[in-house]
Amino acid sequence: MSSSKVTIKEVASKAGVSIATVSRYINKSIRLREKNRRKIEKAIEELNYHPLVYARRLAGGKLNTFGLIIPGYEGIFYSFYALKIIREVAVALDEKEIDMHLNIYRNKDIFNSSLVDGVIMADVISNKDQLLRLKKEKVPLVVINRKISDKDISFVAVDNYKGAYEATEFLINHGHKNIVHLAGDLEVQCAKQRVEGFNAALEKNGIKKKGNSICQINFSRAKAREELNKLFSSKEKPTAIFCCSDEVASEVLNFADENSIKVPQSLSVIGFDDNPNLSYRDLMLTTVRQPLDQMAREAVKILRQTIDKKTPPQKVVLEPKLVIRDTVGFLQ
Amino acid sequence: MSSSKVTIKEVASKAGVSIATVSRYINKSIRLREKNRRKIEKAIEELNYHPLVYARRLAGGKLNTFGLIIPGYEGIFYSFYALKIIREVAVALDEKEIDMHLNIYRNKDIFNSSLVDGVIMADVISNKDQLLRLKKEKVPLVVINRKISDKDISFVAVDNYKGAYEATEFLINHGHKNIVHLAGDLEVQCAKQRVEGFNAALEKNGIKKKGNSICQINFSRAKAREELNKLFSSKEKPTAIFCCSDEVASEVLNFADENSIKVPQSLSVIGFDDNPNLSYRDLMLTTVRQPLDQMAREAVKILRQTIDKKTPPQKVVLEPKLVIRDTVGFLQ
DNA sequence: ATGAAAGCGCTAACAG
DNA sequence: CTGTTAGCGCTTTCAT
Repeated sequence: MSSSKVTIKEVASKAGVSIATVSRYINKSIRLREKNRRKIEKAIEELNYHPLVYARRLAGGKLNTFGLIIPGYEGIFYSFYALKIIREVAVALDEKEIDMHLNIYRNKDIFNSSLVDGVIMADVISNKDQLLRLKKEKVPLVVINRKISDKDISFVAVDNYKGAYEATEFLINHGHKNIVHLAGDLEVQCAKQRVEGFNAALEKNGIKKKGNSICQINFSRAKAREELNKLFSSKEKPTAIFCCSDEVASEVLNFADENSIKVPQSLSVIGFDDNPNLSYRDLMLTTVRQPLDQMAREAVKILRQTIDKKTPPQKVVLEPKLVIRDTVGFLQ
Repeated sequence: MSSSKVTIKEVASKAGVSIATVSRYINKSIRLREKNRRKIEKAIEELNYHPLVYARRLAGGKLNTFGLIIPGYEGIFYSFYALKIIREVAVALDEKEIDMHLNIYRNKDIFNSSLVDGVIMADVISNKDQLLRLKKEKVPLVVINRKISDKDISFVAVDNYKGAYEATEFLINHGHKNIVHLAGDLEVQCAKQRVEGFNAALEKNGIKKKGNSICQINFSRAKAREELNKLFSSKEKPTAIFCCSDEVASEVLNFADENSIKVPQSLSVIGFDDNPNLSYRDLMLTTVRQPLDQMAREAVKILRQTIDKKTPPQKVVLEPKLVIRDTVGFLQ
């Protein structure tokens, strides 16, 4: 930090007013004589003054910084989903001119909440202990993409169940009966809910599940590949696959390509995420889009309210959207 | 922030010592009676005390937080390179248990340096004004991936010139003479240096450049596609393409695929980045890897030194590495 | 080895 | 509308 930091005192003295008046100016108080306002502006300009955020905070002001906590599992930075969350939160905060303190939570719960006004916590994998600690410390808190039963905690989540249900039903409506779901890690709430939505759609439409219709592959390309090899060397090959992510769906497309399985003529595929990095192939993926941008914006909004007006906890569930493109066809 | 925050005062009173003693304990002072140490530990434990970082900072301590400033151009969060930087800095900071304050610099230079002990600034596109401002404020500073002539400013960069030179020479050694470079935004230093390296390799090997051998496509897939269409509808089609990024190289591979141009038999391709997201295709991309992990670690190290011991500015240039895989062949 | 006390820079009553 | 003043929680002399 600079030793030559300009303080409010110097500004006040240069402008010929008290430090309180300068403080009021900084905090956009309306009650200021125009003449003083100009003098202060000039002094700030000339001295190149920037308030020390932490001093401000100590005196009861805000840091104007929100924490974003993301569980730091292996490969998080290659995960479209996690990056998308970071991105959308960054954008949403930027709109409100709030800074972001990014905490990649690994083994130790080191996060010191005193560096932020509040916390947005993404549930990529669950880290309940930290959540409870923050709650206990009364840190304003919003959980993203996970439904929390604790009635004191706000969350903004996406209806994964519904997304999966609709995707599966879409496949069923195309005549598919032999449908496989390549599922994510069931420890992760969203993955679990997608499995439930998948099951519900089958059941509702009177389709009997077979033993291997749900393959848990933990969002991993490699595991997906393994399962595909098994599935397509069996007698009853699936005619449709609903994937837990676009990443996995893209692996299915690769597999199909290599094995001369025509998509969508012989195999229908639906992904989850709507990952644009994967949609440049000649075949555009039919997928379920999560409104992560909206989710981030909503979370920021709720967190601001929580900090300012002490609003009661809010529970928001957003709708996913099935994006219909090229990879689903009628069963032939 | 919690109103019910436990303070050092309460800890002191509970432990039956003065706040100064507690402070000494927290700051790992050695001079402490074992008995007091235990009492303090117990009090901290029972009260679940966490020091307020900002109060500490105000009194002369550290925030234990580094800022990472990334220019927030459109699409930054879809850029492998930018994300990789964020990732590697996050990892490097995590190793030292330092928090990260992520600032995506957009239009306004809002970043308040008082929230951090020092700043790592990534030059994705250049934002010199901010750099100068931070320098003026005497904020400890390290620039990443950009060479800075200002002798007061530390940087850790990659030798882009050399990376490009070696890649180009590798193509030349495979008999190619009609080589095109799909170049990034020349405002960006690394892109410019790659062009220079490309030129130098051609010149050194006595290959005359043609009018269209450098196509500026600003790291964009779409523009790459445009140029490819032009290039391959002309008389003298290139036999090798050196790309400013793997992303662009992947577009070249797509283009080749769609136009039945065999890689590497009829067309050789080299990328830049070594982006694993793009290497799952059946064809593994030959590319130039930048040691971004090492760069981040080095930057963190230098920044810590700068903050602690006021080391003089350091200038570090790291070596890129040509990763030879499937997409370069001998000219037939 | 420990305590008392003086700030760090700022905000928020309070008084005018 | 503005100035005075009392802290915010912590670190760091300076005594003891």
